[in-house]
Amino acid sequence: MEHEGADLNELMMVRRQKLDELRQDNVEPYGGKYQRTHYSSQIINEFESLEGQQVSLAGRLMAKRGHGKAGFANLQDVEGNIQLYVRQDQLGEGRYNLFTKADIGDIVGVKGKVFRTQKGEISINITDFIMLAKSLRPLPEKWHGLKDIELRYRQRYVDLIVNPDVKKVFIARSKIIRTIRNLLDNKGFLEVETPMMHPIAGGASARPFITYHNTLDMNLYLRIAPELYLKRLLVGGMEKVYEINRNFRNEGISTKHNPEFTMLELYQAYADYNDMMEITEQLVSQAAFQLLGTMEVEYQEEKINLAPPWRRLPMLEAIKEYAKIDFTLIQNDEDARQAAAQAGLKVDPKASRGNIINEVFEELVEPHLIQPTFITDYPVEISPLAKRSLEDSRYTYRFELFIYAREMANAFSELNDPIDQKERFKNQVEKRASGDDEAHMMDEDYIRALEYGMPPAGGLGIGIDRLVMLLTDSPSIRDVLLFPHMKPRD
RNA sequence: GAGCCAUUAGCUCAGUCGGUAGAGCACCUGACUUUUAAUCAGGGUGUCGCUGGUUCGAGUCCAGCAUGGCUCACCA
Repeated sequence: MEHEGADLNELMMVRRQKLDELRQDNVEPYGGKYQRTHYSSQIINEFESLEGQQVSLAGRLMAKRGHGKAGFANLQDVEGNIQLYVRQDQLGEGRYNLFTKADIGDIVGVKGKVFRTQKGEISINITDFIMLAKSLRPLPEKWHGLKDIELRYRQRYVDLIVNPDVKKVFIARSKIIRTIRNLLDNKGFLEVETPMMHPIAGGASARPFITYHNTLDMNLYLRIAPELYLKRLLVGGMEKVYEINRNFRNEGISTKHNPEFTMLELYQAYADYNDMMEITEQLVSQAAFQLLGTMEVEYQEEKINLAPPWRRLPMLEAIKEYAKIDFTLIQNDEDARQAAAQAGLKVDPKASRGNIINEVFEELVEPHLIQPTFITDYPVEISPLAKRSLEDSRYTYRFELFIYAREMANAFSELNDPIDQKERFKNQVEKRASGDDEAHMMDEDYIRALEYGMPPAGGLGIGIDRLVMLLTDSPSIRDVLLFPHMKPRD
């Protein structure tokens, strides 16, 4: 068989030669179904009862130590790693030869007896050895592994082979999401799926990705949030719904932002934002407890106590506490701008009091919110889908949860007044017209749905990736995404 | 989008003052029947990210570009 040599280094050429030799010897290097009886961890955990028994395993060869007419190797399967002991006088010359020619990285099937070596290591004394997939590329070094961060993300398959801790993060991710699903299912929530391609990008303030449908001859937006669809389901009589799925936002990439990320959104009819705080506390603290067996977690050297209840702090009180500005004494836009400027912030001369309050909060308060804190009562200007406070119509029944100074959840009592909602959309459309491409678009059908009557409801969104970061002590969102977005190379 | 830093063998990394490109692992040949970063003897892998410039001479100095990391901006 011919192999293109131009872009192959010596190591890859050697492996292709071995591949040819296998075929010449009538050994198929890419096998089929393999019947295994045990996993590596099972043999180690149940050694007492398995000692002396015949077992069959499959996995990747990760190390080889030859000793002439015998040798050792390590086999890695999904559960872990186990040592193989191989002897020519047991395997026969042919199969022993197959073993000595096998490379680190090859996927093999083995049969043999469970035993313990003189040095005490539980091992398999091999009586049969077959090739299941010849590996044509050398793996990274056994001692240092794959460290190059770029390569780890671009070639996650290699990262997963050689860095066992990586897999643990994704097992944790799965467990966290499973805990959330179980909790919500047990509370009677229905998991639903709503469109990922939207004719109108709604439900959040964000720049969308635009795509094109050929036969409909129209632009579509990848969704920035499922919110408006889920609330249409409340109108339709689904009283408790949730969706865990991807959102897409055409914005910057950072250690906390990936263009596609996973959100939990849930809506509960006849509830309000106080109920959402309780659910948030349950979901996050239980996710931690089920994963780690404790609600006290350590994130980047910071001890964080997730045991409920968490502090609830109205935004104005938070600003008074951390920024020493009392916005209850500041009633107009001009005074608000002055106060912010005095505090050293750059101020948009057109910013309203509500925008300024949010600005001051983000700049001067957020960095202090390390322990879980619900910040409540957001200004209506920045909350176009939230119900107005009955006590003061300039604010809304909304909260955001902060942990480690990061926004982890956003929730509110849902605005179900179609006339107010239409006004809010109109204000957003004006902002759009004056250049704010993150302002919401008008969604007439959503207004129509509200006009039929939407029950009062609480709604909640939790950023799953950020929750997984917190609970796995991962510094970057890329560490909790199997395939984080990367620019193509060349 | 901006600033700083990085890019050398398959992997992990050295490379001094600008003067013939280095190590360990992996790999190849040989020895070795309980090793485990196996050991011992021998072998040497390369578009020094890319493109230009300065220079007798550039991995090294300069400029631009690419990719990545961190910080900031935007955001969740």
